[in-house]
Amino acid sequence: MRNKEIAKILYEISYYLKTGEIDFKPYVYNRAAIGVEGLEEDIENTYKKGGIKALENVPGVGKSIAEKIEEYLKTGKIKYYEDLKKKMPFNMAELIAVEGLGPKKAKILWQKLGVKNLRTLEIMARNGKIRNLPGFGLKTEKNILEGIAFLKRDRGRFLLGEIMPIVNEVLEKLNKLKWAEKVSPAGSVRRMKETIGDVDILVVSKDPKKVMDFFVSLPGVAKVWGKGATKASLRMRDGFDMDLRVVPERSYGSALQYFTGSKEHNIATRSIAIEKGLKLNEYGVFRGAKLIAGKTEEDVYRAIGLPFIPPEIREDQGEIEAAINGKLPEIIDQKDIKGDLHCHSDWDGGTNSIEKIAKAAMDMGYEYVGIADHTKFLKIERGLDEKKLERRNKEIDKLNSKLEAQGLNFKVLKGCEANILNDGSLDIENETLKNLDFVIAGVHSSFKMQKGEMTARLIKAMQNPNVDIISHPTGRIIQHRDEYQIDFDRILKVAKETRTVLEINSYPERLDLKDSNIKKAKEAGVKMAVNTDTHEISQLNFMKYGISQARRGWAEKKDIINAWPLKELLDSLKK
DNA sequence: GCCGTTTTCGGCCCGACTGTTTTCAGTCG
Repeated sequence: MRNKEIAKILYEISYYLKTGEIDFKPYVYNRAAIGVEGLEEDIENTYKKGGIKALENVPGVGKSIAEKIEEYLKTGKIKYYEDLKKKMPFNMAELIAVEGLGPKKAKILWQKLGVKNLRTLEIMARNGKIRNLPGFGLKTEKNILEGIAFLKRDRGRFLLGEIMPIVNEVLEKLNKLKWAEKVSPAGSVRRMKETIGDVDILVVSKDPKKVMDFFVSLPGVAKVWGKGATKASLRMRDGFDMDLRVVPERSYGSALQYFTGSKEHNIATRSIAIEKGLKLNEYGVFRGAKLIAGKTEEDVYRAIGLPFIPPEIREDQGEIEAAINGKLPEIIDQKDIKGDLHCHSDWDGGTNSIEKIAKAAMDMGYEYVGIADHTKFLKIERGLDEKKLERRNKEIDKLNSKLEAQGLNFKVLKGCEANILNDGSLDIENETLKNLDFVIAGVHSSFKMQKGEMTARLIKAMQNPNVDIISHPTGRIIQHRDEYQIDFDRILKVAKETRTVLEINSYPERLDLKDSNIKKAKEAGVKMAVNTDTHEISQLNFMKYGISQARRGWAEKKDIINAWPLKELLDSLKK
């Protein structure tokens, strides 16, 4: 699958073009990038089947961009892009990842100070060179340094949602291999951490060499770091490393337990083994020299007197104690989810019609789907005003009648995602909100408010009797923007009092609430909803990332309102 | 450079906010 790779280049061309004076052209490349990225089929396949004409059918791609994609698929290069890079030889993607820096400022930094990457940017900022540039100042310099510090914190890590599709492709291929008897991801991928350093894969095989040969020759491999009898390590074209280990059947469970981690969890499980006079390592559980368990993880945990602990909560954050005391939570599973309450339709900035979203949600096995279009403050997302929202409601009513007439037990819920303005009021009339099945409210502006103000802003929104759910409650964008300043304990208290639900947003770069906040919310008795924030129906699949996050936060079915049947869900809302 | 119940040219990408300025450019959602 090379869609992401090509989309990345198109985005980058768009950034380079933004440094110039030409209107609209950057926007066009941006649209084409989105089109390629959102494509379900592998674009290489599209091209093989239908040639350049098929490429032109990709949304946002016309003749000229189709030719460039063809050039890339054929030669691995796009001359137009290479020329832009030659003209502006600085690491665009790296520089504009700094919050507050865009293409134009990046270009100025390169022209005036020779800034090429984060490293030289940091040197210039530290030496006070940036404050004197035209259009820059002391504050910008300070913001740049803060932005760099933020990026550095988890540099070299990748978003789970970015890596997972590639890993799944590899797993699928390994699974089809006849020499691979068992295949499983391990490490942070298996624990579904929000960011991943490198990918670990475990395989049981009687013919490790064949598996290794296959592994290092996978498409998408950029470099092989090493290849031995039981372990191979490589770098993928997408920039992350992948390790594969082959283990014998008898120690598959213990190896999986060992390589899944976390390190802290393993230290704790090993000391429990020691207390019981046993030894636990990647080869098995031993009494003296005798192997007593190792084939499956269940066997391993049982041998040291514990029930199976789900990978997502293996962080030594209380799961061991809970397991010992028989108090492990029955954490939520994707199959528990009965609907998705945060989907954007083509009434606002979304891509698909409400009917198409409903069909896709039915295919997911859901009983209901909530349409939560943006309201009017968000102009770029074509937010709806009161009148338009009423018209949209009528369309949903009509669709529901149609579904009922077809004998389908599925319901489309009328909702919106209103904007919480700086004073905590909403950008849409309460009278209009009363006509909806549910109301989501979220912060989409002024993220840098003081803690007290921001907390008050959210509290006022939660106190609105029409607001049922707060979307992406802390506003973080992973690896890009920190959470905004809020007193989370107070937010939880008010959420509990006002029966306001907090969202677990499944977007890979959001995953907001994060795991530790989910745990806090659960302990405070605050209910949550796992939503995808879908803007295009393929994103309904983001649900798995939100669910993993919920699992990492120990959430159970009773904590997650969209794991409840429709009637129970509707009864639980404020009105 | 793409697209078309506005159809082969002329629209498209809006407005708040920040930090720089002293009227505005750049960034962000």
